[in-house]
Amino acid sequence: MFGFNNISIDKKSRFSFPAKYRDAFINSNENQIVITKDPQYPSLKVYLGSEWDQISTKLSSLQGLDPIVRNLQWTILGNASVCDFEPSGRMQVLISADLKKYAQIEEANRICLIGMGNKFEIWNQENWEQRQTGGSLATEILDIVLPESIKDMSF
Amino acid sequence: MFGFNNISIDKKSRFSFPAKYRDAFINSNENQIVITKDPQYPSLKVYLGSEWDQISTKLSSLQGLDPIVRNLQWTILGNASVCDFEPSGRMQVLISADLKKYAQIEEANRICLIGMGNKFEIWNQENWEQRQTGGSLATEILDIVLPESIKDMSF
DNA sequence: ACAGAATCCGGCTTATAGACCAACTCATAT
DNA sequence: ATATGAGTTGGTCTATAAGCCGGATTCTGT
Repeated sequence: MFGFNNISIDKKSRFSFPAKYRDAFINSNENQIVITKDPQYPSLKVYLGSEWDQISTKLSSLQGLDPIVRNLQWTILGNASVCDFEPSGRMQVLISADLKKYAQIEEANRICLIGMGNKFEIWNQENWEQRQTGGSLATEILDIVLPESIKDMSF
Repeated sequence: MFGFNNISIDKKSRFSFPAKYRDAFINSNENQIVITKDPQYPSLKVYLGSEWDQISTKLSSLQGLDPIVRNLQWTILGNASVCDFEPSGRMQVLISADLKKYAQIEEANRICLIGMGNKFEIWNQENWEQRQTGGSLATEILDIVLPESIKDMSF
């Protein structure tokens, strides 16, 4: 579940997971994934079902009167899309128009899928390269001061 | 698992581990290695499977909203490539175009593989020599201020 | 100089990504 | 109620890339 992949999305905004991750999905009995917005950068996060259960449970239980927490709830929970996933099959995922817009991949026919161990990120190639070479993005959100309640969470 | 090796990479960007390390791999039941970017210098890191499990688990559990942590996650986890050894016992490793570029070995047909005990490093020969003689590299990243959460980690 | 081992090289095989197409569903309008 | 068309889903095919393997070449130690 690691590493960089440049993959295509078809006209219907579908992409398929690289086959090299298949065994990991099967071994961990994952049959759904969740795709949602990244709160920090114009990119998307893809969680395994089990990972998502933990994150969403924890995040939704937090005190929403804190504006930072509420923003995270909106962004992460409010845009999540659950997708049934058959690891023995083609492992295809649909990206909604709204998520494509957020990640600035409306016009693109290729995306970058980055394996981060327990999750994946989806980036527009230019944004990704700029970020990796130390450049900053117009839309990034810097210096979030995290409330104590989420210091131990990893999104 | 120590020492300096100057070895060749072929047209398909593969290299094979010096045979002198083979017994050590077999004895420790390692059947895969992971190759990824070094966060500090234009070079690559090669971890044994078991070592990688520890590092990646710890690193992916950290709070990704911290920009330094997220950069390390991107660099180390997001560029990792897992590689199984050949059934015949030969230990061949493919270096992706992206990793070659990062380590500045795009045009090279030889690399330096440095055994560091529990991991290896891969360098472009000129960079390695310059670094060993105290010279500085144009692209190195100095003085990372590490957050408390990763002070005890060794990459 | 020779023998054995390690390394390098390139062809062959297999698996996969990506594109194309067919079928089905659903919505709308007549 | 039926026909039309758009949107969605799933299947199949093919070029490409990854994995596997054997032989040629180079290296090392005696």
